[in-house]
Amino acid sequence: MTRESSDVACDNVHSAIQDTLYVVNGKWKLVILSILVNGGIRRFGELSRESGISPRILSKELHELEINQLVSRKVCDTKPVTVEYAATEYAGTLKEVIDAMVRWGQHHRKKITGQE
Amino acid sequence: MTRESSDVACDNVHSAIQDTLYVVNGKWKLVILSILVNGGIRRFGELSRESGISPRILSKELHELEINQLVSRKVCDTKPVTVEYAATEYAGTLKEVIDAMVRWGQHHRKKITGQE
DNA sequence: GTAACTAGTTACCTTTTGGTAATTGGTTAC
DNA sequence: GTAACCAATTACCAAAAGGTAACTAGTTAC
Repeated sequence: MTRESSDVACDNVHSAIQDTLYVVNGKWKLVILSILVNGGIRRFGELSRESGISPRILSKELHELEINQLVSRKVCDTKPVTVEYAATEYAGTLKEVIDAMVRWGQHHRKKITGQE
Repeated sequence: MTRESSDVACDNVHSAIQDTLYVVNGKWKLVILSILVNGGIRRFGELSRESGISPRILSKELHELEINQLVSRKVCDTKPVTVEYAATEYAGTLKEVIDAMVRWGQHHRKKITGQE
């Protein structure tokens, strides 16, 4: 591989990672997505309790995920009104990333707790 | 799957993702790791130029990666002194995560630029 | 001495992130 | 009317993240 093509390839790799980080940035987005991608539909309150995210943050994160077409929001005609959040089909393409991070986290925890 | 085992599994998944995020948090760590894991050894200045990270931030990030045993630092007896950074063997276990994020970023960019 | 190269460090600042607590607004049950 | 449930939203605050510019310190070449 020539030096030039290597540089270009590297640049693609860097910006690709940064593009991904831009969409799933922060402490909570991948946690929310893992719940919805692997666990299916959740209501707002369920998500908040299950993840431990406060309503303010959860609302903001869900909105951002919705903008990026990773989460769908459905208002249900119940009394009182409930809202269902679900991973979109497109969010399914993130499953590889989510699963890789889950596996590595489990692996890392074993390493750390085994050592200390 | 029972409700209880599902909850436990979910909790493991959430904390596994958070464990991973704790180690590779921020805007730059995965970018640095992708350079070192896929591209081999780099000196401080090379890394800074190649990634576009300012010395202050790069120094901080490398230090944190070193603490988590993902990066090794080797001072070379050259004039002037140079320092070589390399991904550790342990960092290789993150390759799955890095590659998944690179692939998704490329996929996502195609989707976005294709649509708009 | 001066410039240039290496690898950082320091001071300073702005922006972003994330958190708590209280509140809104609509509906139902008592 | 009052309490309770749902889904947020608002105001306020603290900490972290990240950036720029200038500077340190050691060595070499001129």
